[in-house]
Amino acid sequence: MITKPKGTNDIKGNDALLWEYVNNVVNSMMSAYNYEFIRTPIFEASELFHRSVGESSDIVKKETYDFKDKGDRNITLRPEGTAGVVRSYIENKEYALPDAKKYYYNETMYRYERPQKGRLREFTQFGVEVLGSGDELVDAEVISLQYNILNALHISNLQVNINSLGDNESRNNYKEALVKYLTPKIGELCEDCQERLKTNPLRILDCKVDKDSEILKNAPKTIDYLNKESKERFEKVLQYLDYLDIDYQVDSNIVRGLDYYDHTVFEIVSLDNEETKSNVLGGGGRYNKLIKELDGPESYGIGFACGIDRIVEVLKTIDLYKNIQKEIEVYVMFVSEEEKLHALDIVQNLRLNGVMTETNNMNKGLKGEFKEADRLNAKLLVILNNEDLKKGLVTIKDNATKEEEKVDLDEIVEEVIGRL
RNA sequence: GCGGAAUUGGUGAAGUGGUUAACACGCCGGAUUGUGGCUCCGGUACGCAAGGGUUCGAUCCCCUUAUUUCGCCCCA
Repeated sequence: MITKPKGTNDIKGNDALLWEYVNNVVNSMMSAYNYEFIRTPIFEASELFHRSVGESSDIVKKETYDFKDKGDRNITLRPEGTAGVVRSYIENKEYALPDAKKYYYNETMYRYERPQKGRLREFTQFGVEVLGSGDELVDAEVISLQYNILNALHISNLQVNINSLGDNESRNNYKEALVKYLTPKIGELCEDCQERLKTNPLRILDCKVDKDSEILKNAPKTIDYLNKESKERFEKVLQYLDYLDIDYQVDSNIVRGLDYYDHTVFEIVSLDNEETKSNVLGGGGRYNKLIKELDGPESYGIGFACGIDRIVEVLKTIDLYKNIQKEIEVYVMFVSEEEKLHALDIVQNLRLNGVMTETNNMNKGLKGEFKEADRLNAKLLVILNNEDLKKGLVTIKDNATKEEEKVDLDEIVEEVIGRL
């Protein structure tokens, strides 16, 4: 038997129902905020991710799906959504437009990792990118949009953890101070951290192994190294979030694993799910440098991404969604071939009038049809029999009250709709 | 990439080195000449993840592989 590749998932049944529901909420919220849907390729030139996500990030170092196509090009399956959107923005010279571009996407991503709960090799993220504006209002809008989507899904106890890495100058000053502080003490930290000191010292801050270490607790904080401009900027963002009533927490250890971030970085968690592993439902940040890094002009960008797979897992724990099930409106029952011909016609008519209709497509007997109708949670049954059909009549039965009535065959659609 | 645990039908699962792999749910059929959901009766794994080995004989022992799951790492 052929089985699904490791770390992939078939989304079906009730999961698919929840999935659809999440998508509907996402789409309508994105539309209310005036974000434009964008679909970029599932694969891109490998170089795009190396230059954007960053050579030192784990994502690029060991987690990408890379291959050579038949033209000997280096191709990578996208591990995240920002790079492709930014590439498109630059390639189409949209930076020349007078307004900021506000994009949202909802796509599968690929990372070659060891699968675990809440971590798959193929997973789906929705997210946004706002390109061309560095206004603090946009930071607040993006964070609040993410927050409000999760809120609209009735995920409780949401909290935004937020930090600022500052501009280049601030970031470099901080990095210098951190390395200076850590170098004499590095022997006391874990092996990975010793490696990180050289490659990506900021990541030492959210090391799980050393998280309780005094060394890290007393380490310099990013916020203390922000220059005046960056600091004012960060304070403004927080002020706007206050106005929007967003529940946030400044957490100086949030640095994020992607190299392209500067200024605002954030992630959103549901405090209900204690296992801190998969409770990070989404994260994001500002990436002003990235556009230039990818051969565009000096510009601005900010975005977030949320994992739908994780969100669906959370929804499953919420009472509201536990009994979610599909219900059809009408089940049309018949037995004989002659009845079947009438059924064909009636079913099509109902469907074309927008009534969710199912019928006996397994050549079942009457008893089997009743059972199937119950399994499908049919609200109404339409029962055909030869004798009545000759008189131009069909039976409509309410599957809840068991009341039934014979109605005119020609008026079946109206009669059904009147009862729904 | 490293370490631990798991893998029996549509589902939940019991089980033993030796004829027909419990039990339950579900599903199918019948009792009920075309109006059911109750009840009763019957059927429902050519097979115990895949491949190989040990053995007179393995679902149960060993090896390999795959997948799942937990932890590390990392992230959504």
